[in-house]
Amino acid sequence: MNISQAAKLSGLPSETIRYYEKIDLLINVKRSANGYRDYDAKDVALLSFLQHARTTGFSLDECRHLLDLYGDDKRQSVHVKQMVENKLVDIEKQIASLQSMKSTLRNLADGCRGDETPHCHILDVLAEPYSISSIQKEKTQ
Amino acid sequence: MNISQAAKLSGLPSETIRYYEKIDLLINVKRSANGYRDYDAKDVALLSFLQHARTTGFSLDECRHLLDLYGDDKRQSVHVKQMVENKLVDIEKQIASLQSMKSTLRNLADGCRGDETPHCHILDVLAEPYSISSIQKEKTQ
DNA sequence: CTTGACCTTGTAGTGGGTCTAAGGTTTATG
DNA sequence: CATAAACCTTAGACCCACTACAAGGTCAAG
Repeated sequence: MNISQAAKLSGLPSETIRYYEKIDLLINVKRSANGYRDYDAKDVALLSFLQHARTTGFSLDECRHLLDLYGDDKRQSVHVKQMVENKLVDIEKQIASLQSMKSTLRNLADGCRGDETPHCHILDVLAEPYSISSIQKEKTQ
Repeated sequence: MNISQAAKLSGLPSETIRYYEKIDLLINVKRSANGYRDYDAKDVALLSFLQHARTTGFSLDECRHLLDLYGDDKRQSVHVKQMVENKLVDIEKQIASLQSMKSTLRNLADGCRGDETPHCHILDVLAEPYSISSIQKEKTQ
């Protein structure tokens, strides 16, 4: 099957599939007589694997590692599970960081009347120095 | 004050401050006789502004827009507030996306025994095709 | 007078693609 | 059989938001 069919089946754009081959995430891709890339069901499984791993938050380097495990029949499932658990911790940190941004933004919005006048508490707060300790150092300017 | 002092006060690395100048996010930066950049309290306010806006999730283009509003004494605070409200929606979408990843990862991890054997449900699930509809198309290969 | 801590510039690299240009191939239609 | 549309190929530029590095200039302390 051609690349666009593999793209449909895997959920990855053709450009991304070519890119993955270029960075050696996919190797030994067959070619038809006309020079077109030729994919089979196993290739689609690998592509789907990458698509799923990427959309669940794994970096391309982590995907490389996961693919190694996928292709290794002597792997230990504990190693795969550990990667997933580590990624969970990572994702939870990202969520916490976004929730912190969210509450900051909520406070900013609530402190602004949002009318046609120029006075805006949001801008005042954003322009405040970095921290108390830095305000103290600022005096020595 | 030199760049490293401005960096300390604003919370931005010196390299980032130079970069912001290069992309015209900061303009009219003064220079001392020796050619060093020379910052005053107003500059530090702008830098702090950028630091805060960035850590609350605004892109550099959005920061540019916010700085325009900051420097416009005829602005309407409703425009600033609207940017913050839009960013809140954006952040909430990002949180939802991460929470979806998190639950997928949790399900994957829970479905894997995590022992020394090679059998691993995580890898099986990751290698599944993209969707039911694509599985049906796959038959036409 | 040298050492080390600053500062300057320009350039290249990062991750993970996305897009474009310039061409070759295949398929459908008239 | 011609031709147009829809594929495919490659190399290379571009995106964001930095970050690192090289090669050099400046400055304060000992």
